[in-house]
Amino acid sequence: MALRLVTWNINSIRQRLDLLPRVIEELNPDVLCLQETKVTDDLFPHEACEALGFTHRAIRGQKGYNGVAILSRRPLSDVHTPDWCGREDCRHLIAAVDGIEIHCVYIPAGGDVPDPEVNDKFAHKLQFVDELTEWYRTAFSPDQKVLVTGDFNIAPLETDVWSHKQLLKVVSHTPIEVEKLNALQASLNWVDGVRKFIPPEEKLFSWWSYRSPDWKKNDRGRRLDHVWVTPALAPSLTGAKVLRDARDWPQPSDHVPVLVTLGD
DNA sequence: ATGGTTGATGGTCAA
Repeated sequence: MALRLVTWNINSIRQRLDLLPRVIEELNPDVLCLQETKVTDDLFPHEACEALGFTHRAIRGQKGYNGVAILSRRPLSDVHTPDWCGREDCRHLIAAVDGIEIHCVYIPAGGDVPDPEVNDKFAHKLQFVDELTEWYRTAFSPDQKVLVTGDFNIAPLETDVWSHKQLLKVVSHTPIEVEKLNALQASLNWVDGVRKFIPPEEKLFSWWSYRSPDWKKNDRGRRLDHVWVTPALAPSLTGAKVLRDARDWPQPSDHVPVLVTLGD
């Protein structure tokens, strides 16, 4: 049975509840992985999600910042929540669906200054990716059916940003971040489920800053949201779509939903 | 070199 999986940095689930039905109408996900839910577990809008058909939910939130959730039409099992960098900051949530282990991850944004010596947030980001890399390398095998998705806050390809040259010193596209993301991808030979269908030569973005008065005018976006699968799952990938239109919806998130389909 | 916007917060901060 086919699986439709969507990842979306929702930037506050409570501010975005009215947009959830539109995502569902456009993409019809069986599994919805959310980042930046920005809500504690006791305040999570379970009823609204239930009413939309997501009867199975794994959540992990905190006050004010971060927070991840996996909403599903099919049963979830083996829910767990790894921590990285010695923090419990609600950035990683795992649940299994249809024999696939799904990892919903929110990698730290990293602040403004791309120097770990002077910017603790950038140091945290790099360490987070390093720890994740080592964990995947040692605790998993490419033979396992695993999918990792979320807001990675790194745009690895030149075509994943509006200007490669102008973003080389901008956090999200610096060489050290791209190098570390590539190492993470190599940890299990992860296959980029989106670039399998939308060629790497083609510019593709999933985020546009709120700070631009008109996001479409210059189209200064970045592809920060990703869906990767292990080689064991790669043959079952059947399609991908970035819902660019969602950036134009009323009171949008700065990220748009990204869909990957598996199976027929 | 700086500002621009949004969300949660509530003596701002993260993105």
